[in-house]
Amino acid sequence: MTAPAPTPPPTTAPYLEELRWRGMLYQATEGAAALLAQPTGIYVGFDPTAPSLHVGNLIPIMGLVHAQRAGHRPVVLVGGGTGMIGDPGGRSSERPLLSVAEIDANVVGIRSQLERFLDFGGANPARIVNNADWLRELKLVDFLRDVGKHFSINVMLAKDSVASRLDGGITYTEFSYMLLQGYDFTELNRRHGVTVQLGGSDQWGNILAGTELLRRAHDVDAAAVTFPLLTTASGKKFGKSEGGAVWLDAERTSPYQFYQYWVNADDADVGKYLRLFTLMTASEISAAEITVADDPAARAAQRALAREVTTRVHGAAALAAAEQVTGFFFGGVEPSALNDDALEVLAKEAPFAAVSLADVGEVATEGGTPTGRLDVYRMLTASGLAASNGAAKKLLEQGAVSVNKRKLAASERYLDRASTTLRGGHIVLGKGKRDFALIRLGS
RNA sequence: GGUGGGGUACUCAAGUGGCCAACGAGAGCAGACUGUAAAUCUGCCGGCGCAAGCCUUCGAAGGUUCGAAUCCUUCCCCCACCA
Repeated sequence: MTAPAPTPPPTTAPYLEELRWRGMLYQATEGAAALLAQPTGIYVGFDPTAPSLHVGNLIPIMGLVHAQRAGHRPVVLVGGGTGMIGDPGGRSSERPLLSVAEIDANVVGIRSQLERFLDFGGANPARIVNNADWLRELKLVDFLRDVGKHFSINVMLAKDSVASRLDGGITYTEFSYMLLQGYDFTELNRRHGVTVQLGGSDQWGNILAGTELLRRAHDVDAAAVTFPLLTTASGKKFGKSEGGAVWLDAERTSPYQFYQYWVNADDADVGKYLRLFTLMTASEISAAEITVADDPAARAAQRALAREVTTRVHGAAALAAAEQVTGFFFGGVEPSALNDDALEVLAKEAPFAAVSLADVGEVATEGGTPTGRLDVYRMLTASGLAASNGAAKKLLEQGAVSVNKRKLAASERYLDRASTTLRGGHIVLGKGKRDFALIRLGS
């Protein structure tokens, strides 16, 4: 669903120009350019519902990165006070308000990730603030008088975010969300001199609620700038891999998996991604796009993308490891040639399972002694490549399973242990063309 | 509170006593082709099992029946209009 982008207003601010050529500018209020002509405070809100950000958060993050590079002061707002505004239609229960401790822990995690992108020191330092600091203090009557008084129900009902929900129903809580977000904006303005809010294009209405409130209640000029919603060329959800989100936290998504996510970007998307997620210049990106057209099989642009983003998020050492693992899985390296160091890296980066022989060995014995054979099904489930024996069976039948990079025939459910294990009891298990796991066999 | 309409697997959505583990679509997984891409074609897509088959599932709990997602009762939740 590619919504037609409203033509962004002409700008004089370098920051907006940067966003524009990178394809990050969807729309901006008329006064945005004037406000951004001077250094100012710019904020983006994140939900601290998890202790880690994911790649879907990268666009707003990069929006702040560019802001800081342009001399503005980035402010990250975590919605500790608004965290519960979810879908009350869920069958089991309403989403509970996160506890203070959980939010604080999540904020710590998010902050450490943002430090890879933003400078929290220097002349125009980034800040991270929690709206719980003021929302928790808020008195309802005061809120209605000071904030609610400035909002017209008629206007609120006309906002897309509300109008689209009127059919399916919307609770008062969710309806009120834009007031809280507007109030956040006024607090950030008061506390940190923020005059511009960034957000996804779906946030336009909510952001305007804030600029309106600032103008009416405080006679302050403020602006909204939104990013386009990101879709992939093939219509898949951006930022999803193997059913799950791609996280910035190495514990949740290993640097290798993170790297792989970018390497697998569609040809049709890679130029867009380079503009959005790297600091490469326009001419560098143009050059990379030419390589896609000339020699797509080399995936040079995808590799450059993966290298840039992985380095920023995980650092140079992690990138080197990710590339090493990639080289093994997708290059011509013979599994038997692996040395201990390489196995160590594999164990760390690839999905790894340390299992006991009893976990994957064949249960049946012949004449009282174990047969010493390995059960492929159980290796697949133990390593997490298959969710169940049934799934493992189907994979094997479809010819999707490989061991030490050798594709197994459907009949090869049981393997000889001695000839299968590499040094140190390792086995490289593969599912499909690009999904691998390393097993280390205990006794 | 009243009246009417609903709650089906990851999502949307058929099904209204046996042919239902439940049509179809999307998503997902795999195979072929390629380039770790897209598109296309093919297979899979609740769990266990080599298999025959067994087990669990259609908001929840009971009940009717040889047999229930389908009928009855109670309860919970959602929507529309009315109050």
